This record gives sequence, C-alpha cells and structure tokens, in this order.
Amino acid sequence: MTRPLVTILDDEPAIRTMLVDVLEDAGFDTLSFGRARAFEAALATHTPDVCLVDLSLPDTDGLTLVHRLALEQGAIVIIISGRSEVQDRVTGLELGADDYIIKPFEPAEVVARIRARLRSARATPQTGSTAQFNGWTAHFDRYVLEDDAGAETPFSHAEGEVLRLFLDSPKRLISRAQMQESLGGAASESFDRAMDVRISRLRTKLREDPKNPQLIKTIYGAGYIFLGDVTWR
Amino acid sequence: MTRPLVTILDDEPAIRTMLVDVLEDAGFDTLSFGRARAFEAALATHTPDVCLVDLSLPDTDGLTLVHRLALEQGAIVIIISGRSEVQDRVTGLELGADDYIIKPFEPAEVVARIRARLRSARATPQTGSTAQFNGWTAHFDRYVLEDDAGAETPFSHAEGEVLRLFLDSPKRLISRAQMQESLGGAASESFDRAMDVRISRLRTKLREDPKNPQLIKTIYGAGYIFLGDVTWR
DNA sequence: GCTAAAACCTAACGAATTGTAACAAGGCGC
DNA sequence: GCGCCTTGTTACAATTCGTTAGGTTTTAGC
Repeated sequence: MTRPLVTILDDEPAIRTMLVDVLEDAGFDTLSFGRARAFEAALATHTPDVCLVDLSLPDTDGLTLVHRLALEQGAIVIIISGRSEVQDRVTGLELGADDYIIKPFEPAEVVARIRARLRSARATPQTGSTAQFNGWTAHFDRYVLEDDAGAETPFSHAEGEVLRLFLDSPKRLISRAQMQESLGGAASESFDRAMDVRISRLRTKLREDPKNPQLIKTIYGAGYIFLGDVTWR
Repeated sequence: MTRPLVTILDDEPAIRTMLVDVLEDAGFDTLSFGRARAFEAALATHTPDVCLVDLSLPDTDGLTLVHRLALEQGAIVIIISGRSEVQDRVTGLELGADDYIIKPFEPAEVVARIRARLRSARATPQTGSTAQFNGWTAHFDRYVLEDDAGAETPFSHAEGEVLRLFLDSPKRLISRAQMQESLGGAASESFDRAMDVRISRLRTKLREDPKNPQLIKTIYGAGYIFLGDVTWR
C-alpha cells in the first residue's frame, strides 16, 4: 500500500508545520490547510484517508464539516481541539468523529491514534468473496452478479476489477489516476477511453439509467464515486 | 441490530458497577469481571463486541492481554487506565488497542467512544448527507435537488460546490474572493464571469425569479448572501 | 432628476471531458 | 477452420463548464 494521505486543517501555522513534520516522518503523506474553504476545494481532487480537524476555524463551523466528512467522504476524522469539556468531546464523537485529541497534545500520541484508526479501518475489508449492496450481490468467486430477485448476470474479469475497486471504497472519490494505478493500465492516451468503456459496461450490467446513474456517479474532471451501501460477506 | 455486548475488566468494584449502569442505560449488554482469569473463561462462551480493559490487573499483564484480544479475537479493545503518561498510551495503542481512556473519566465520554468505535466497525452504515431549506432538499451524495413535491433535478459538480458554500454559511455575506478561494479558481479577469454563470445556473435550478430572487441575493459590489433556513441531515 | 461607469446577468459558443456504439484483435473450445 | 467471449481502440455523440459578448441593473457624480 502507498503512504496513507493525512490532511491537517488548523488555523495555527506552527501546529500545521509541526504535524506535517511528525507525520511525514511517521510515513504518511500530508496536505495541510489553514482554512476550511481551501480544504474543501482540495477534496474535489484528493481523497484523504485521515482528516485531522481543528474545531475552532475562522471560516466554518467545524462540527458540520466533521459531520460531512465522516458521512460523505467516508474518511477517518480525528478532531483536535483546544476545548476540553466532556460535552464537546461527546458531541464531536457523536457527529461522526473517530477520535478526539485535546490540545496541547503529544505528537507521538497523534501518530499512535492515527495508526490505530487506520489499522481497524483496514481490518474490515475481509477477503470475503461476496459483497452485497443496494439489492445486488456480487459473487467474485463465480464472477456473477445477482439481483434482488435472484436473477444472475455474469461479469468479466475486467468488470470485476472495477467493481471491486468501487466496493472496497464506497462513497469515496476515486480519481482516474487511482483507477489507472490499481487496474494496471499504462498511462496511455487511449487508456482513459478504455476505463470509460469498462465503467460503461459495468453500468449497463447494474441497469443504471445513463441519464441519472444512482450507483456510479461521475465527477466531471475528478473521477467517480460509488454510492452503494456495501457489506462484505 | 441487537444490543452490542460490552465486557468490563477492572479490579475496582465501584468502577465496574458504575460502568455497568451507564452502559446498560446507553443500550449495551454488559459482562463485568474483576480478574483476567474469569474474563478469559467467559470468552469461551461469549463474543464481546467491545472490551474495556483496565491495565492494572492483579493477575495478568494487561498489555499482553490487550494484544491477544485485539489480534486473535479481533475484538474492539478500549484501555481504561490510571496511567496517564504519553508513552503508556502510545504503547497501548500500538499493541492493538482501539482507544485509550484515562482515569478518572466521564461516563458520557466512554459511551461516546464506544459508539464511535462500533460505528466505524460496521461497513457503511450511514446514509448520505442532505440539507433541507425552504421546501428544497439537496442530496449531495446523489447530486440531486428535490422540491417540496418530490420532483428531482440533477445538479452538476460545479453547481454543487456553490450550493454547498451557501448552505454552509447561510444568511452570511460571501464575498467573491471567498468563492474564488473555495472553488479553486485562479484570480483571473474572467473568473468573475464564471462565478456569475455558476450562480445563474444554480438560480434557474432553484426556480428563482431573476427580478426578485428569494434565496440567493446579490449584494452589489460585495458578494452574495444565501437566505434559506438550512438544516443538515 | 440625468448620465456614465461599474457591476452583474445570461444566452450562446466552444474546448475539454466523458459516454457508448461499433469495430477489431486475441483467446479458447469445438 | 468456425463461433463465441473478452477487451482494447476508434469515432462520434453528449455533457460540463469556462469564456465571450452583449444586455440589464445598480451606483456615483452632477
């Protein structure tokens, strides 16, 4: 696996540089921002694995941001806050944060908590061979897609690669570059079209309405998002 | 879903009963133990979803127990400890614990942290995030705008960026400079026009009367202001 | 009030991006 | 060989979205 991407959102430059240093040393890629707006703009093209968020931001309510990140992006969200009241921690965690670290903090503990979160996140994708989502069941051992009525449609190896990529990271932006990498395609001019075609074929097997796809959304200029509720078996 | 099973392993009876009370109230089933031996015996017949473990136990080294629980049982392990040194926390987390809570602790926070862990353990339980305002419902996961009668209009990624910006800061002036930063546009001469066009397109989808917009007001020379009553779901 | 300049709106165009039908190359079983 | 399936490639259609070019509205100066 490549280095996990950690984003840092904090309005204090000193804390940002400190965290960047520590996290890069610990083996993470980092992106840091001082404003929520700039951070959200970056989300259009990057998919962080872990988001460190300071709640006291000048330009947004941090809690709604946390809520959105956790629900929509499916990212791991860790709040870093100067507010130490229990009630703050409880609401932060209930809004979807995965952890809550109080300032001042020890760098080593931040690293340890990030690692703990990544570990448990990676433990979930069991090497199960079937996945259920929105009335469909994908049998990767038999290369068969089963609808809610039990009717089966075979899918090919290439289609399965794309489908697995989506099912491994539902509700997260998958850039074309990421697809290229994990589908082993050369970064050729024409491979972009090949990828489109794979997705197009997958969409027809999932009986997507071309005008209004419900499961595989295109993000113009960025990539794709798979919107199913996935359970691996 | 049935009530998750939480085990408590702590040698202080007062803490055990307190945790049992709080957790039962919060909707969990509990089993509590004062000794590691009894706890391990119970594992033969029960499979806990979450294990709360106090490190200072009379009959075992807590850390090796944590390690075994996390690795072999695959359980969610939360350490509760009187030792507050950073090094303790780091080694605890690195040995496989999912969280580390320091005594004395607030019961509400324990509940919140248990819930946060259970939530991330489940594959993708959450439903996408939406915002409601003035008869409209914006589904950012599906890129769809739904009116009060339930009719749906798709919106594009660029339109969604603007809409999200508004919904994040309703009833507040948003300057063109802020938009530029948030939408990742270069400060070009023509970007102002691009901005205008995005808003114009959004206005038509919101069926605004151009002569008298109700939701997106233009503040001549300053920026825009969104006047909806927003509720995020 | 009037006029001019600035700011803003939006229809229409076009470049970039994406969708997909149709074709072609290769593999496999017969 | 032939037929069938898989999958990349090509070509063209469709969509997105910035840009241009006027038109309209607002403000400032008088």
